[in-house]
Amino acid sequence: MQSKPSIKDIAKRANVSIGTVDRVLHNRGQVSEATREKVQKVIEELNYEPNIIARSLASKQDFNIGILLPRSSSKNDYWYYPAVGIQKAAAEHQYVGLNLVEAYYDLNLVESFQDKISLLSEKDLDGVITAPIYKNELEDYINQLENSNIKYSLLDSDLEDSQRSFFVGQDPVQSGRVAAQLIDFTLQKDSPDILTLHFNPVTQGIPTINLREDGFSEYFNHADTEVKVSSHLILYTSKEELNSKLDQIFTDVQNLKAIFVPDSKSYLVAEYLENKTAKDVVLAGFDLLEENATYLRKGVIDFIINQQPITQGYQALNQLINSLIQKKEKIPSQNIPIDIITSENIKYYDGLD
Amino acid sequence: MQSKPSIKDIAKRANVSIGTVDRVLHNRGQVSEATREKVQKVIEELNYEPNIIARSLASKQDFNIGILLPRSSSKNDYWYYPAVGIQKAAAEHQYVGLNLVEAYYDLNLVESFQDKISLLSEKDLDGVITAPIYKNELEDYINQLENSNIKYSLLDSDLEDSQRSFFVGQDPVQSGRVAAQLIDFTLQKDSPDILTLHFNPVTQGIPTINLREDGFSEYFNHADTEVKVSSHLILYTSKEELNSKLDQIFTDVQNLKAIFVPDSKSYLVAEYLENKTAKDVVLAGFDLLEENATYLRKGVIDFIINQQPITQGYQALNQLINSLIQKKEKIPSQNIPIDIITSENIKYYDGLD
DNA sequence: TCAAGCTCCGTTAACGTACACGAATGTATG
DNA sequence: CATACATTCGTGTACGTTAACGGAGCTTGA
Repeated sequence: MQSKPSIKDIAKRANVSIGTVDRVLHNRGQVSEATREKVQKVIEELNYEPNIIARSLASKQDFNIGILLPRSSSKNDYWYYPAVGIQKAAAEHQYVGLNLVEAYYDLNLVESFQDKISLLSEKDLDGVITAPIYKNELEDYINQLENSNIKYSLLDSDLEDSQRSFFVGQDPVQSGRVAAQLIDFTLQKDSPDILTLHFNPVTQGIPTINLREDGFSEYFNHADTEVKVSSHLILYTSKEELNSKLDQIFTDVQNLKAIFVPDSKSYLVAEYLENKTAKDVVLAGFDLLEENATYLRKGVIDFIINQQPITQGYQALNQLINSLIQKKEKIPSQNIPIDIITSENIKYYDGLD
Repeated sequence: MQSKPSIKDIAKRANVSIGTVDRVLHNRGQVSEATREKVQKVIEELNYEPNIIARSLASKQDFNIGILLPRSSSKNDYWYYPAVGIQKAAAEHQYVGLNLVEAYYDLNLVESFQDKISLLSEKDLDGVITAPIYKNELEDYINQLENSNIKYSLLDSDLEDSQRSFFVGQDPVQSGRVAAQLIDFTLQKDSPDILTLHFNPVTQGIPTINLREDGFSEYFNHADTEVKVSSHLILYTSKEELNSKLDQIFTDVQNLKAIFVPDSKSYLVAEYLENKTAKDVVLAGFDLLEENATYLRKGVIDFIINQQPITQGYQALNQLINSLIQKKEKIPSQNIPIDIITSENIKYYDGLD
């Protein structure tokens, strides 16, 4: 019952000191090619793996990690949750000497985003966690990071051609298909109308929302059911404007059976529906924000697709630290499951994530 | 920027040696009441928390943990999965000196269960993970464990009056309600028939299955929809017998719209339905076993409720170790979310858990 | 030829905790 | 009063790793 070999074992086997073994392990030079090979061979023979416990005890290194995400103080805002997960992961790694440089910007102001970027640029960072929301503005910074060999991970949505070391997020097309399937389960064969309503200003150009809609349409194109799907972007500055726009849209459809909200604002539609007592319309949306959860419990919203935002934040920081610390689990990305939440199973998701 | 206080800091502040601090921390005696109080006060002042990294490095302790669960080598068996999670957790704790005493018994033989119990009784264990399947036979062993102050955690289903240190599992009543709700979404107002079919011999008396059925009925008792639910326990020794019993049941119902399988054997019904080409019946079951997954992808099974069996095993061992190691997260139980799986979202659950 | 500068490598002190050992007291017993 | 013994406490080593330090041996150039 021999336990795992330590660098001491390797040193003994290779007739060198532990210092030499350490230099070989970390490619720190100062070792002749001959002994390097000798030691390397023993390392492979004994199948040595470093004891990460001892490593983090001994290591004097500390890491500065920048967090470049939208600011949020409300549980009714999606970006509140990834931050929670990041804090959780940070707490678990308190012994590796972790230093978060938190740069939370205003989602509605590009200037705020740019300010935070220049703030982070000044710092000497080892890693960055961000999300590709302002794609163009982010691109320059990402190039900068790549030139300085600073690792960064992406949340929520991916950048195909980037060198990001890790991505956590949900497959948006597939999540749209799931929403479609759930609605499809409830439909009858009377050529129903379906509305797709979203509320995110196009200027932000978040591709996730569009991809969800793509998945949604794609599903019904190949489904048996014959449905009419019409899509509307609703921009408003007051409750009155919102209501009148919705009124307009609702009078235009004949046989409305379901509404799909591909962004996280389904509570807006729920609020409207609740007043109209149009309860027989199926409503499906995204994200377990506080108001969404309320309407889900009431039965106004029927389905919410959750993307485990807390877990996303948690994983992003976790993986970044692991790769910095060489504990590398080398998984390049993680697809978050497409959780289906109803009034009956919300109890064990809410908050728990 | 002061970092967390160590026992050295405490020793200095209290004018004692680190040895004394250590004795106070572990109630190891050999300390006069006066200095004990003095040290204790400093500990609380500085809000000292032990460095678990250093602890597990220094600790020579090793733990023997018994695993008393049904044996399984097939991915088509529920109990295959918790074992995977246990192995995963064990791998992560390789540095605390973990020694698993694995006692996997034959689910169909009480004798096998009893054999394994007597096997474990001989060992000097620090903890046990098991599941209350053979309740009566387990009771004696549990008493024995409690008398010897050996911690144990329960998987899958709880024992109310026990001293278990931890429970991981799903709320079975609520999961039955979720299945009912999903089926309800698909129903129309034509007073449909619903079948509940289960295949577990009563002799094993697993309460989980019955509680799921309770939840299922409860939902429809309070729902708007008027449905007729009839329940059948199907015992069979050959495929022919199974088919003829199902034939019998199916001819007896008028307006069959949905089938609920509260155990993990929904693939049996799916197989039957596939041959009968009775595709318009909604089928809902439990557990993402390999065959269930296959029929879910094909669209024969419509809904599977997953109970994250891998996570269950993982958490059970994790929490047990933490409580043994004094890292105690003192959460007495963990309710696993009631995951709803369809053909469209299975992709990111399967295997991943 | 010898100091200066390499390269290569061994030694050593941390990191924070656990625990054995033994020294310094105090107390009881003859 | 000497001895035995118990109580209380400090010291030292270990866990596996990191990384600074410095020594030995070699090469180089004046």
